[in-house]
Amino acid sequence: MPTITLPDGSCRSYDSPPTAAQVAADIGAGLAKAALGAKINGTLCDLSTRLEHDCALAIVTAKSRDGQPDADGLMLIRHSCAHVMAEAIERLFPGTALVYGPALESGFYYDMAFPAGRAPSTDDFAALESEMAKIIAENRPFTRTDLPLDAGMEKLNREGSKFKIDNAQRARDGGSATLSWYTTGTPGSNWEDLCRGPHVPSTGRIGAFKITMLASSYWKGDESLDRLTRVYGTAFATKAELEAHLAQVEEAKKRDHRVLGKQLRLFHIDEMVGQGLVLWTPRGAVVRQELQNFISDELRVQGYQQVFTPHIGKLDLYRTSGHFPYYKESQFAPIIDHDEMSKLAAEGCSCGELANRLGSGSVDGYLLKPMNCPHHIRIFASEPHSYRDLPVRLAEFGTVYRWEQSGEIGGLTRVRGFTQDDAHLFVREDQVADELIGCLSLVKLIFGTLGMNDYRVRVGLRDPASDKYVGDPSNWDKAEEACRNAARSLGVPFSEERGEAAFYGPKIDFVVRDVIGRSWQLGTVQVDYNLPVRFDLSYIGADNKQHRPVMIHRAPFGSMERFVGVLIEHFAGAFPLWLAPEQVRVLPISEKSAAYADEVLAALRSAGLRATIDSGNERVQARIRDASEAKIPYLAVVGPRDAEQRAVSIRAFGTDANLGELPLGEFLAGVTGEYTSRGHESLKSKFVRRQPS
RNA sequence: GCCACCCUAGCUCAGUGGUAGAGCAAUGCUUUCGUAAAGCAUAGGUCGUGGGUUCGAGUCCCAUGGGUGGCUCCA
Repeated sequence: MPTITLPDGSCRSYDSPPTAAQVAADIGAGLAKAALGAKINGTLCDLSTRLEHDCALAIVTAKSRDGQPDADGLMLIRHSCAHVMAEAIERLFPGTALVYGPALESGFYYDMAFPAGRAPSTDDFAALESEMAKIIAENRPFTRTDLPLDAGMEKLNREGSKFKIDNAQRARDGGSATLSWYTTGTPGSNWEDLCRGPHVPSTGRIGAFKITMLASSYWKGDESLDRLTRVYGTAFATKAELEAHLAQVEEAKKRDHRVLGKQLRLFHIDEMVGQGLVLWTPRGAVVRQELQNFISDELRVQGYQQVFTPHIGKLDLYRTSGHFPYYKESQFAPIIDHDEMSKLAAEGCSCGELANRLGSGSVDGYLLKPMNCPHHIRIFASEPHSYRDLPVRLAEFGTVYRWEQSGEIGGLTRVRGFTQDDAHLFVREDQVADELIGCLSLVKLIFGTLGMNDYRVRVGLRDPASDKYVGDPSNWDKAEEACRNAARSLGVPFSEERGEAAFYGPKIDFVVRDVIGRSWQLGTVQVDYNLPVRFDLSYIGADNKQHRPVMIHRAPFGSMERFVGVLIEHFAGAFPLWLAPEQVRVLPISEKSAAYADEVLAALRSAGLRATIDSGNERVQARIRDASEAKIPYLAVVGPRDAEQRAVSIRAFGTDANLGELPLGEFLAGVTGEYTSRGHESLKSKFVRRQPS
């Protein structure tokens, strides 16, 4: 006699265990028709699941109560659509081995192994989609069959797919008591797939779908295992929702920093210069310089000292730090001087031999620096330090070079040369906690000032099973605890992730998403007990003995390139006044106002503002349009009327109309205030308040 | 590095083996204008690069560079 509790708190009792579908039907015919699945005690299940015991039940439909697509409903639809796609592919591409096909946040994929040379291409999408449409039109039920582990494994061994056998083994290792198959239709006669489920009741419940792309993947994400083909798609309950989603994806592409970067002429990446090497054009350089000024002001307040170091260093420096051996594959190849090169050539040294000798240290060279820390460490070590001097905080906008894989490079977010707003703090152990909090406050200040609230915090810890990490485990424990405590002090949720630490220490990362949903690490703070050991750093303590300092590595922006890339998307290219490459554009109504317009321009420039004039031959309307497309914060339109009153007519970006006239002096003061306060004071808001409407 | 797709004028794109096109931008002229595109004209391309097939290649094939989306990697 199970009692079923519904989300509204009401209960229903049954004499014999009903299925979730029966309960839905008892609640109402409409719900029964709309039902896609069930949530039983919070677990997503098939609608056909029999409710043997008392439980909390929620019927899952395609729409939540707020009218938006329901996340669970979408999950069911997409996972089911992955099956339909797999069936269509197996039909059109015989010999395909299925591997794994989950639902995703915005769609689904299915990994498959195709016979050599028989993989589909994007040209096959239309045929596959029409095959899928047929399966959906047939509206065949998703039928679940459970087999005991032994019988299930036997069936899989008979069928012989190593991928499915592996999936089953993992299910077994995960504690599953049975193995389940889903047939689209009648078991024995229709297509089936080993699957944990759940699914929608029948294929007809998949409303609208689209195959979106092909990619390669590795079995279990391991590049030493089989190369698979991953087919991506997405599905929604209705065609309208699918179209809305696709439109939204198109819309997001318009604020992609690569698109806006070109449109607004913020940066350029040139084939002739090299992949992943960013050329900051004048307008983008302004944004970067303003950000650097902003953080530099704050560093002075916090007692940092600015240093400059070269772009290369001796290879041995990076052998000592560990960077060269640990990241050999992802660095630019070492630079070897002419004499050494001639000598090696005379000896007939092969490339392989050269690599060996560079590794062992019997040949030295120089390395484009992959990190700034070794240089800063040598500055710290260049003079003795008393415990009274600590913390020593050395800051540099340091440019580093990394040999990223070619397929990974793109835009400003993943590049081969980038500038970190880097600093290294050499601290006593008793100072670690306070200094960490100081570093985090910088990151918070940056995110707060720029209005970037949509980030997550990740504490990256070492993976005890990996041999990638250097140093004493007890120091690691201390460092990890320090990071955890500092992260707690932030007052925002954070996740702890094993295996995300740097090789020399744990870290706290700030991660944001770009417009197409990819995550990027921006700010980072890392605790390091190991490099001070490797470089034998010390300071003289109060006891007149030598002590080992602890290092903190931190970069609140992370890399200027990546940060600006994300920032362009955050503002959709419409930078606030203090960052805007062009802050004010003066628009004379006609040549008759040219003299006064020049006067306004000169006044703006002497006030330290980035101002230009557009005295082109176009009508004002056209020039306003140009300026709007350039996303310039303020337009100062001047005509004879303004000249007479020594005023300007203001138009602000984001407002559709002329805000009215303002005396020139007042405008200058307002814009300057907004600039120097980095947006704390806003001329626009003052101005808008003055307007009666 | 792997898989798929893409590369045509400064930009966005059309061009399905038969004489390289459009819009915007640029330049010149006319217009001197009060808040999101005035009019006319001109110029601009060995179709990423190198091979090949063909009577003929922007179009088909091969190689190579670059880009985009995934995978892997990311100090």
